[in-house]
Amino acid sequence: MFSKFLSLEKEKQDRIINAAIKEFAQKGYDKASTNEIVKEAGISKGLLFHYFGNKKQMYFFLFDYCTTLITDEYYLKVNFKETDFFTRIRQAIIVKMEMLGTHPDLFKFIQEVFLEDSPEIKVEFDKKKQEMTHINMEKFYEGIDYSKFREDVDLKKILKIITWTFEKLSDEVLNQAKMSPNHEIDYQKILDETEEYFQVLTRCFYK
Amino acid sequence: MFSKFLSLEKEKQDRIINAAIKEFAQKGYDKASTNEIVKEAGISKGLLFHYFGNKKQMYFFLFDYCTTLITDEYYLKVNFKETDFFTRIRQAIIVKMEMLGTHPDLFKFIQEVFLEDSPEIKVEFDKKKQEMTHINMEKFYEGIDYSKFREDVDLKKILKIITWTFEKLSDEVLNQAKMSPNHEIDYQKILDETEEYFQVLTRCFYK
DNA sequence: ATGCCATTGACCCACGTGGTCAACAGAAAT
DNA sequence: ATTTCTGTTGACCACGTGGGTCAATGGCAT
Repeated sequence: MFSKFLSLEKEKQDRIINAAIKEFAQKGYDKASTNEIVKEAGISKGLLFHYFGNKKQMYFFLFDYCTTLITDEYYLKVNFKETDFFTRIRQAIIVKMEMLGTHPDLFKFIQEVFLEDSPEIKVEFDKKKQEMTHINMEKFYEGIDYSKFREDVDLKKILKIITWTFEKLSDEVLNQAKMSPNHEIDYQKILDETEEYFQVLTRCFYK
Repeated sequence: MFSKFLSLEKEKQDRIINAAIKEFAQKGYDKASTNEIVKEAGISKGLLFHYFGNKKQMYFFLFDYCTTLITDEYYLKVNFKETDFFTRIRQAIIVKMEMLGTHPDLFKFIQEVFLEDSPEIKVEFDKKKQEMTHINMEKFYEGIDYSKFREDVDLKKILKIITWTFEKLSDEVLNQAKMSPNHEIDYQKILDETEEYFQVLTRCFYK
């Protein structure tokens, strides 16, 4: 399907992929412009359609590319023998932050995919998205030792509260970064804050 | 400024306002179409511009309209003598849910305003948004009795965790509703779940 | 010199946009 | 009965942009 594109030199592939991801991440499917993508990638319009056929197929390709990239990296760096829930979360946050540094637009892109509701692509993606979250959830919780948690409250709710807390925390930091003039993310600050919330949550939710 | 519009019969005002809110809520500022708004409102294009001058002014008007509506209702229904943090939150959730029933598109609209980053309106709204959140935060925390919380962990973090939990909870329920075929929101379920999380959080965070 | 394939970018057509304005309806005033 | 005035209409405009095409080019291998 994308053999023509895949047999390109890697540097050019990356240029195109990055340009496309950036554009889709910033504007969403409908408003993303192929003209902008080719301009940013430094190739001609015809070439882009020569490789991907049309806009929709390009979008599909990018989604696959990003998800495999992320999951591969995640599986590589996370130690699944670790049974402590908090340590598991800490690892996930670290991986996420590293990738936020190396592939800044990548997360914004998949986040955008999950918010996307353009009729063009909604139907075909809804299944994909659900499967993906399901698989990730299963993997994430695999082998966790739940015996450390206090038993006088519903465990599932505790797990949700913890997950939500760290999601919101990273949202908040990301938002602060977006507001700041240089758009720089203070990774050390995130790490520090994460540790502080760790302490609160372990003290309150562990036995 | 909008005197012409304001002296209309209320029913017509509402038709126009609702149509406009719906359109902006669904598509965001840029993609929202004045053509769609007039079609939905059952008026002519010229009339809309006769009332509001242009698209941007209409957007401003709607934002003011919505925020005053929400805050008025909130101040009316919330008892500020109540000093318990959880009860305060419960009241806020209830008000929000009631309004979600009576003005379904309203929240989506302001949420959209806060996400909006169209250059056309970004600059002028950033101040407004910040002020608004600041004021609301202050009002919300006014007079709360913090002595009930455990003292071995950082209070501010606890408050954030609690707030985040309920935000994420309502996000989740809203998302489930969007996925379901009839798009109906199960208010009783939200209330029930809210109460369950209440129990967990009070048990873990109160003395 | 020939064939081949990657690559170009001017071009196409369709669409939708915010905004305008001459025309109109009909009630009130003359 | 005629004029005035106000609220209202919707065809119309100028414009930008979009995805997608294709004849033409360039350069490499034969």
